[in-house]
Amino acid sequence: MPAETWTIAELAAEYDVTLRTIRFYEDRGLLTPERRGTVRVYHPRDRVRLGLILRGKRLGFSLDEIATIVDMYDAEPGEEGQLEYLLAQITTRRADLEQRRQDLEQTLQDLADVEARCQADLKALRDRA
Amino acid sequence: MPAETWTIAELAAEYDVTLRTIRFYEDRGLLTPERRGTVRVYHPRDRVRLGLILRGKRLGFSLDEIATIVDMYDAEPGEEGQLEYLLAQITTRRADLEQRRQDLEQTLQDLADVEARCQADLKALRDRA
DNA sequence: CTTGACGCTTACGTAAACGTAAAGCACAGT
DNA sequence: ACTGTGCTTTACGTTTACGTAAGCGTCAAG
Repeated sequence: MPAETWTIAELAAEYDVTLRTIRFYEDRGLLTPERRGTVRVYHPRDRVRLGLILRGKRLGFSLDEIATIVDMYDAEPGEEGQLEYLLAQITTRRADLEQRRQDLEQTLQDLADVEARCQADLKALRDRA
Repeated sequence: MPAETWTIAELAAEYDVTLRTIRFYEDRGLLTPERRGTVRVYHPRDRVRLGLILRGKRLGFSLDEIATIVDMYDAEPGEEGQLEYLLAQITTRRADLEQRRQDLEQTLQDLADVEARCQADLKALRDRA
């Protein structure tokens, strides 16, 4: 099995980001594509990581935060201390995400309220006509 | 009834932001406190808005996006076109938030997976000892 | 009366996350 | 041999969201 690879332009097109962005992520240590000569070659691992990075962005995390998150995903088993550190990180991240979920649901609720008020105003306006 | 008010320092302390931040939000049109002479006086409305702004920030929205969101909350009833515009805005916002929720839940799931793997590795390490 | 404490404006500085040339190599087609 | 297409690096520019003085007004306490 050949194990598919991608060029930087392919990944950029697939995820709808610029080449500059992908290179920037590499600069920040978020991606580490293979080099064939000077050219970047992206493996499935890199592709997955890019997806995770962009998801993190959509959630409003900074690249630094995203770095620690993404690195958790493909951390080697390692020693006991390392594993416990990772578990602690996970707990922190989860707390963060739970907070965001709270905010998110509250906002959705508020939006529903505004919408209801809007509908009511609209109905009142039309009934009067 | 006196209708409570706050100073900029009080709000800053309550929400744990700097005075600079609050003034900056005013500069961007997100807050419009009363002025007594040169001094800013914040009313309940301003306080609520600040809360909404910060919640928006926690969700990763830009201040521009937050502005449109927050302004929806205390929009006047207005005319029909205005109301329909607002409803359209709400639909857009909701789609955005739903996307975020997807991302969020997927991330929480991934985190749970990593945690399980971690726990397993840890157990294997200890059983071997 | 002067010294804080608190507030104000003006304005330059900064970090993050890219955008945008500029200049060059490498290979493919005509 | 030339042109184009795609990739590369280097480096300065830009926007957002503030930080950080600098310098001034004001009111209450010592």
